[in-house]
Amino acid sequence: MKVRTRFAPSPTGHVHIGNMRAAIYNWLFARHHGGEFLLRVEDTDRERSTTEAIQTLLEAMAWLKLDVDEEPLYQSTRMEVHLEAAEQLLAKGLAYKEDKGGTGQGECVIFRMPGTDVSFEDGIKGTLSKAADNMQDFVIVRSNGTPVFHLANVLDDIEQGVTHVIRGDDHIENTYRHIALYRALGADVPNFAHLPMLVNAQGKPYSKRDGDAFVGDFREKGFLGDALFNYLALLGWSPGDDREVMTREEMVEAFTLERCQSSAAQVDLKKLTWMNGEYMLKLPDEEFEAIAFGELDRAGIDAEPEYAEKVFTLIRERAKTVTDIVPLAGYFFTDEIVYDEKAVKKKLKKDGVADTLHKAKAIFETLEVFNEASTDEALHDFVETSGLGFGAVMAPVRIAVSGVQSGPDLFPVLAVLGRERVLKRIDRTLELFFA
RNA sequence: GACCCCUUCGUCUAGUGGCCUAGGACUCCAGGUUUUCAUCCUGGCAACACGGGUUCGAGUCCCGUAGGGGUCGCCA
Repeated sequence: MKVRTRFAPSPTGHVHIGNMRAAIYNWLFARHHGGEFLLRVEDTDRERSTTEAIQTLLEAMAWLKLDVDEEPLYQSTRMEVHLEAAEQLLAKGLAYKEDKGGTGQGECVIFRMPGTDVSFEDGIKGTLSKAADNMQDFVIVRSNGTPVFHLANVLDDIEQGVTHVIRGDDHIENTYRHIALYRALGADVPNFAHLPMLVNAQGKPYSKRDGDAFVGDFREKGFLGDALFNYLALLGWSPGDDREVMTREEMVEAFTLERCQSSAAQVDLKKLTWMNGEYMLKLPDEEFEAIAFGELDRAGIDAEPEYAEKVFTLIRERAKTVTDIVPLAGYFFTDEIVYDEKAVKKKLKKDGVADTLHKAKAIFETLEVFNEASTDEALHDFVETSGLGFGAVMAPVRIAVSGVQSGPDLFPVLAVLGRERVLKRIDRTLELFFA
């Protein structure tokens, strides 16, 4: 039988990375087995389900390249089927009506647990079981006539032909009930696998206060979808060897439930950042450029394409995240550079620096051609004849043209900026700090 | 509280009874390379929760204890 897995989120606001990891594992599992990956939108909670939320969900999935094999099933379209099934359970005596707790809310439909122990083979945790005495009947249709999650979820999984239910282990208790429901409904019980939870940097479950746990936030922070996918895939699973940065194909090939961890995993932003840096480095030039232009645009920087591309090649290996780009490249695009206070204090406001800058300017002015090689040679000559150290020459020049004391190699920076900008910036520096 | 689940370096993990004086990665530290920073290279710190068994031999199997988490809704 062909493997079919699904991601069944309720579109109530943002998509949490814990949920998204479950989606990734479902996707990986389906692809590994040459099966199908489906989406079901559990949008029965009308209050909280909005079209914007559904849109956000779809965007997040597209960003992570989680392609689905069939049109999404919207649970809200299935209410009649759910209710019909409840009627049948009622007719067979497998469910009953009652004003639960005598609250006066009216009668709801309650599913009768079979009174036998339930156990199943969990794909990750092994044999799981629960004694009949510890399980109680539960509501499947509210007194207002709407179906409850348990009923709808099981019926829709049957409808979509889901063979493997891979979800968070906060669903374990539900699974015992769901299995009883499948049986009562006369349906095959699918395979279940329960993933451990993801916890925050404090080792605690993510709460509403952890504003950084939504998929969209990671995108905002400059992480690449492929990097987040890879990182999340490795949070709770490993290929069994030392590979960490892996292609989709490698992950699909290596993914098995047996290799999934059964204990909670903690999200480590530092490692995600490292991994993202690896992905940034592997980006084809055109892709990096497209991203970088987008960033400049967002920052309101109007960049001349040819010039900008040269800048990007200089800074790209230093950018660990997308959001690093503008801070790294910003000074190339304005002569009104912002000077780093510490750099100025430490390296610029020193005896002899004004003289050094004047001389450097004179050298740059007289250079026949102004490029990487010529500035390199000229400045090295200057260092030798002046008796100054490299640092005493390079640092002031760098700060004069960029405002900061670190960055790519100085000579390529000078070459890309070009003589005109370099001279103008040295003048401005002289005026601002040594006038 | 009841029931269920979980427990290897700070973090993610390898480990399926001998190959483990426990391996890799991130972080951190030191040194090297470098005009600076980043990269890169080399090295280092750092863990089997605890207690009992079983066994010639236990991180690996069993039991218990402790700690953490989940569930106990007419939410999903």
